[in-house]
Amino acid sequence: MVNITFPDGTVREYEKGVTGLDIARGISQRLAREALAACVDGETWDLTRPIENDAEVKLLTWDDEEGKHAYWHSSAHLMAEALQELYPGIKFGIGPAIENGFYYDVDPGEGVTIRETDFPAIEQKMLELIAAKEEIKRQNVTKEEALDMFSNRGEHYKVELINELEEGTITTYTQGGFTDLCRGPHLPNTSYIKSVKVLSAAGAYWRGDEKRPQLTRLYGITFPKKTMLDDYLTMIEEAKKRDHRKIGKELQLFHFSQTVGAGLPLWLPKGTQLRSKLEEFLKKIQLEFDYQPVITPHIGHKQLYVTSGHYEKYGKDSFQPIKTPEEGEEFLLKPMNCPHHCEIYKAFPRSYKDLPIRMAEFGTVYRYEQSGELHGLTRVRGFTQDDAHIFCTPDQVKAEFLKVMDIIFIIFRALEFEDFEAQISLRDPKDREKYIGSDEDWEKAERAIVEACKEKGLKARVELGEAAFYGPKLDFMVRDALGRRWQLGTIQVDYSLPERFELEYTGADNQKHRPVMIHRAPFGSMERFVAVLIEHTAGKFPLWLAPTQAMVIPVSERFNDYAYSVVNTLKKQDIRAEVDDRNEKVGRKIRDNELKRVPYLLIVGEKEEGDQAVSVRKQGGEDRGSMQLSAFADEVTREVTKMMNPQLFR
RNA sequence: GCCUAUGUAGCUCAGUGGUAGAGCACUUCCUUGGUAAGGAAGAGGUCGCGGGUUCAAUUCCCGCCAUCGGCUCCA
Repeated sequence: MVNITFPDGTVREYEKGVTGLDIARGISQRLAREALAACVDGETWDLTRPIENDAEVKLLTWDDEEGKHAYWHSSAHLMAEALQELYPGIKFGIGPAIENGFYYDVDPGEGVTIRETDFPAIEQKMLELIAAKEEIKRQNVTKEEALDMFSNRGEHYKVELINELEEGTITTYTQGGFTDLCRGPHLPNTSYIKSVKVLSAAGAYWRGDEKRPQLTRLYGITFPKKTMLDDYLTMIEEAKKRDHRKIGKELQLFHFSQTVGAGLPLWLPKGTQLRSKLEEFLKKIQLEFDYQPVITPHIGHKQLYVTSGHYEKYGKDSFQPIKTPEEGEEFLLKPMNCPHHCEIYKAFPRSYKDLPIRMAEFGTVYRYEQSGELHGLTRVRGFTQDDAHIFCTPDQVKAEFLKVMDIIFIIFRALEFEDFEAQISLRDPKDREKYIGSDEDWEKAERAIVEACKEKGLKARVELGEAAFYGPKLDFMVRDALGRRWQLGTIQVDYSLPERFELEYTGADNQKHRPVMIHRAPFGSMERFVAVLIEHTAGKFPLWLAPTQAMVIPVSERFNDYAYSVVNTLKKQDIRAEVDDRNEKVGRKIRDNELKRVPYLLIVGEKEEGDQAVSVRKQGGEDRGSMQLSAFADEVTREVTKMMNPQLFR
């Protein structure tokens, strides 16, 4: 007999060799139906794997990440089995579950391509295999057996994987005529899967290595209910409507021109309006936090980047140097602002009493991103960082870090970014060689970051080995409409540049010391930030940011002149208003549509014969009825001033 | 840079080996005091760019550019 402990603490006795499925059946029919996998002593197991010892068991369903994971992992196998039948001789790479669904990397063989038009056939085959209710069987194998099995089938990708595994840990899973090297866990049989969709095909390098062969990666998703698939597909469609590229075009915020060049955004008047408001907002906050604005040129002498080390590291893969006609000098478009700021630091002898020095610049930088990597405003070749560099003593790192976090939180709160993720990137403890700076300084900085996050109550994921070679960092990520994660704000500690530029300050001991540099950008870049902001708000910008704060609609042509005079009056009070003079063509519905993008609608008409009146509608559906223009202007001014006063966010 | 797909009017898209179409938007006029009104007329495109095949290419082939979805990358 074995004792099984459940999540609620109760313990029950079962026959030795009992399975998760048996346990579920003993509890309720519904659970037996919904259970997908079992968590046994913290490990996720197949529902059909016998439990031989006392254990803590939790049954996992669709609502558990691990349950869903097993479900999609089995779905990946199911797709592979279908592919094996449809494309004889196909070779398999890896096929994991991912956040939304799963993929399988396959090599269909020379000259064979799997295209989108082939998806229905694959889905059809998967459904057939589901109907066959194939049992999914786990088997322990020795390394030799595994190598034998897969090399006989010419599965050289799998053989490569097996060679890296340790003896005694190798398992395979078989369903129907398909056997895969796999750690599991899996569903008991294929009939658990109800609806399937092959989503997309893409090239993917074997093991993520550019130099290795490229496989075909097929993405798919499955659900236990047909309606869930429909909902998922609808959700994707809805998300596409929030795409910043679409809304940016509709609202005329920015534009890309083939002639100007890929990845080089042109900010249109309204987009500039929006971006300027954000910059203004941050500038005010930074003044509060004792930052000193500086301005530096867009190019720098090649030597500057040789000194900083960037030329050596990125010179070849970047925009090439600009040569002067006479002196044979070479200049580079600046890929970052730090070297320029280091030179400002070096312009004078610095004392410990001067530190910390906080230098801020909205600095436009240029980076030659690979053509395939460009993406709307989120990944471009010319962009403006809301950059600043803090030069401080090692002891000041933590305090400065906390202050930067304050700034980031003020911004995120002001814009209602609640679902951001934070990541602390530290050194790889096993490989200290590749990092520069003393152990002591690294430890101090890493500790400072971790403590700072703790003090602020920030739940940050810690990633070892993700630090830059020059220092640890804290990044903030926000997701776009389709759930793709983009890094926005960043705070990075840097030991390298002070070293390379030989930055110094005189300490209280009258000795020269090396300052620590903190790079930080709360927005990350104006381009990416605006992109994410658009997707978060679906183009419904808050009043203080909106490129058009009020839309003035005359109810009929007779009021057109009045409408324009209203706009002029508002302009004098710094309120951005526009007239939509489509008049009677404009019904209530179109007004509601306007309200999706403009915070206020002013409907201009008359209450009674000869009596002009403005009625105000606010985003969110609230109807203010008739309102004096001056009262409306006061309300807007009050709201905008409030948001532009960062002290309120302290 | 690599793999897949796409590029036709301002927008969304259809279509064809014989130099092009719809809806919305736009212009003018008529009807109509509104809940995305109807009618009439009109303007707008060397079908992404360059080459090739062909009597003839927007259509077929090749190259390039740009864009979508991924991979790699991301100072």
